[in-house]
Amino acid sequence: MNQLLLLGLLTEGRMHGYQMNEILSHFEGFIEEVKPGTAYNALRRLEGDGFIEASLEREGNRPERKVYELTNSGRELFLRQLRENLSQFQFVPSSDQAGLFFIEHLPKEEVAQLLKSKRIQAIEMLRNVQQHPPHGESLAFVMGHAIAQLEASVRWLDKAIERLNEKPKESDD
Amino acid sequence: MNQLLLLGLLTEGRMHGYQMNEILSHFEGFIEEVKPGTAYNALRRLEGDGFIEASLEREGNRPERKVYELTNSGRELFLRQLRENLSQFQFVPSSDQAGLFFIEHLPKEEVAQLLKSKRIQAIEMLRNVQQHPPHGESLAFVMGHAIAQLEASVRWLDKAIERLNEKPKESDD
DNA sequence: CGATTCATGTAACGGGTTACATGATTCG
DNA sequence: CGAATCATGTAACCCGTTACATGAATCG
Repeated sequence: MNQLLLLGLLTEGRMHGYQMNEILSHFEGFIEEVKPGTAYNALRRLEGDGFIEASLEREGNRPERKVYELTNSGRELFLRQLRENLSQFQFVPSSDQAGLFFIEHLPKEEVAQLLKSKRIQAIEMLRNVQQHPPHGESLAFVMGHAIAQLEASVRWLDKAIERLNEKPKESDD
Repeated sequence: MNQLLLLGLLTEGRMHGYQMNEILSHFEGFIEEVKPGTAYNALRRLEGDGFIEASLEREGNRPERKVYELTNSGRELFLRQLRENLSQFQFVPSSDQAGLFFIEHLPKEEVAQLLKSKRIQAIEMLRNVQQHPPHGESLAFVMGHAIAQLEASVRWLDKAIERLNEKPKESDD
C-alpha cells in the first residue's frame, strides 16, 4: 500500500522522491513513513511499468533531482488502488496491534512501563497535531478520524494503567 | 507480523494449522485472518528454522494433521517478536487506512455509498462482539481497545456522512 | 575541513499473497 | 454420489526492508 501513498502524492503535483519523504514526515505517526530505500525502489518500479515519468531538473545549486509525474495509466492505477484500499480496510488496526493480545506474557512491571510510554507518545502526537493542524479543511476532517481513534486509545490506556495498579501482582511469564 | 500471531497461539498449547485459522476466524475483523497458504508457508519456515516442532496425529477418522508446539528457541523468538511489536506499533492504524486521505478523489455519490457501507459493517462488528464477548477477562479487556477505536470510527463516520449531505455538490474527479 | 543537508541508487533478503493441487471423510 | 468440511502443500510472484554506497552543496 506504499504505492498508493506515492501515487496519491503525485496527484497533487509533480514531485521528486526526497520531497515525498519530507511531506510524509510532517504526518509522522499518522501516515506510515516511507524509508529512503523503499521510496526509490517503488518509484523505480512504477517508472519501469510506465505509471510515472521522470524528468531531471535542478534548482539553483542543489543536486539534480528526478521530478516525477503521473502518466494516464498511473492515474488509473491510483484510482484502482484507492478503491481497492477503501473497500478492503478495516477501521480496527488488526495487523499492527497483534502484540497487544499477548501482552500478558510480559512481566507486570514491563507492561506498566510500556503502557506509560505509549500513553506519553500518544499524548505528544495529539499535542503536535493540535498545535500544527493540517492545511485544508478536508484533510483536517480526515485527520479527525485518526485523532478520534488516538483519543480512544488514550482513554483505554488510562484504564489499563489503572487496572495494573489495582490488580494484585500476578504471574509473570 | 503474521509469525507473531502463530507463535502466540502456540504459547497457549499444541495446535495444528487448520485449527489456528479456525480460532482466528472467530475474531474476524479484529485480528487479521491468516489465509490457508500463508499459514502453512509460515509454519513450514518456522519448522525449518527450529522454532516449532510437528508431530503427526489423527483423531478418529479425520485426516491426519500436523500438531505443532513451540521449541525453546521458538518461545524466545515469540518474546523477542512480542517486545518488538509492542515497542513499534502505533495506536493510529496508519498503514491500512492510507486511502482515507485521498477519498475526495472519488465522486461524491461513491463516497457516500462507501461511508454508509463502512458504517453498517462497523456496527455489525460491534453487535457481534457484544453478543459473543471473548472468553477470559484479560482478553476481553484487550479487545476493549479495538472496540473503543471502532466506536470512535462510527462516530466519525456519522459526522462524515452528515457533512456530505450538507455540503453542496462539488467537483467530482 | 568535517558535519549536515539534499538527493539518489540498488542488491539481497524476508515474508506475505496468489493460485493453484491433493486427498480423506461426512452428510444429504 | 456429489458437495461440503477437514487438512495440508508449495512454487511463483510482489514488494517492502535492510544495508549499504555515492556525491554535491552548505554551514560552522
